[in-house]
Amino acid sequence: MHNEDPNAVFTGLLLHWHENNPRPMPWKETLDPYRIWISEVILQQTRVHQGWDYYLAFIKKFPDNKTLAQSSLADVLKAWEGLGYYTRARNLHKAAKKIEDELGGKFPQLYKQILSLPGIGPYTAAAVASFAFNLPNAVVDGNVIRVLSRYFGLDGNGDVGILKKEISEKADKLIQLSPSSAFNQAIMNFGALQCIPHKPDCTKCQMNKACFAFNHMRTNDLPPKKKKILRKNRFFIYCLIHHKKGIFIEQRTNRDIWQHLYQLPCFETDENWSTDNLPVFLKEKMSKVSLSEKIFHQTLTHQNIFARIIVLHTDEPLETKTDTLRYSEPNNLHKFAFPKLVLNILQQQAII
DNA sequence: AATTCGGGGAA
DNA sequence: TTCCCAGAATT
Repeated sequence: MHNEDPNAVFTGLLLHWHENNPRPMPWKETLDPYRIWISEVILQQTRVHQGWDYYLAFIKKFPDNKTLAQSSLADVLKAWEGLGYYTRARNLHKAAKKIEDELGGKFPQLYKQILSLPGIGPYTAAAVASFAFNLPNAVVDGNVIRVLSRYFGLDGNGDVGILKKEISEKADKLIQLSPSSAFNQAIMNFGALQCIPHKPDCTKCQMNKACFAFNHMRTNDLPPKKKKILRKNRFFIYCLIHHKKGIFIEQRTNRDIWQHLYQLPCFETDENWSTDNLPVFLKEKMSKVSLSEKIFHQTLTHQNIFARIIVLHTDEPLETKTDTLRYSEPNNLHKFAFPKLVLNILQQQAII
C-alpha cells in the first residue's frame, strides 16, 4: 500500500535517515529536564562542538537545579566564560532560583510553564518538552527552518516573520506523525549533517525525490538569505595597572557588550587612538608609559573591537571612584569571568 | 519588525 | 572574507 501523504512521506524518510545516522551527544543520555535544559541553552546560536565541553563542565560543577540556584552568579558566569551571549548564564541562574523558590524545586512539565522561565523561548521550551517529557512540541531552529523551507518550498514571501510562522505550523503538523523526541532530533540532525546551508550534496540525499528545492533547483535560495549586518569599529584602551602585588580590574555594567563581566580598566577612544580623554592620573604618567604597539582584536556579530594596552606600575594609593573597580592579586583572578579579548590580553601579558 | 546580545568553524 | 550556528530579550 502506498502512502502518498506528503507529510507522512517526509516523516517516514526522515526517521529512516535518522536511524542510519546516529549522532551521539552527552545530553542525549538523560531524561533529566535540568540537564536537557542546560544543554539547550548552551546550544542557543552555538555549534554542538563549541558547547560540548562547556556542557560537561557545567553539569559537573552544577549537577542539579538546587546546586545551580544556590551558587553565586559570579560562579555561573565563570563557567560560561568564553562561550558568549552571557545573558544566557544570568537567565539560567535566575530561572534556577525561580524553580527552587516558586516551583518547589521541581522543573515545570508543561510547555507554557517551561516557556515562561527566563532565557527559555519557543525553541528551548519545545526542546525540553519533547526530549524530557515526550510532549508533541516541535522545535524550530535554524536547521528546521532550512530543511522545511527547502523540502516544502516555504519562503514566507521573503518575510522572516511569515516564514517562521509557516515553518512552525508545518512542523507542528509533522510532529503529530511520529514520536516527538525522535522527530525533533532527526530533523535537526538532518539539517546539520545532510541539508547543510552551503552547497548540500543533494544527489546523495535520501529525501531528494519529493524535495521542492532539489526539484526546482532552489537549494541555493531557500530559505531566503538573512540581510547582511554591518559591523561597527570600536577602540578600547585597557590599563594594566600593577599595584603592589596585584592589578586592578573592573566590572562592565553599562548597557553594552559583556555586561557583568570583568576587564582591565577601560577607556574607549576613536580610530586615532586619541588619549585626550584619559583620566588625569593616567595622563600624568603618559610621559613614561605609552600605548602598546600590539593591537588586540575581537570580532563580534555587530562590532569589531580593537584594543591596545597601557602598562604601568605604581604603589601610590589610587582613588577608586566607582564600586565596579577592584583590586585583585593574580591568584584570585580565576574567580572572575572575562571576555575572550581580555583573556587574550591577560595571557599575552603573562598575568594568567 | 528590527536590533542586539559572542565566539568560532568551515569554505 | 562571509555565512551562520540546536535563539532570546529588548527596542
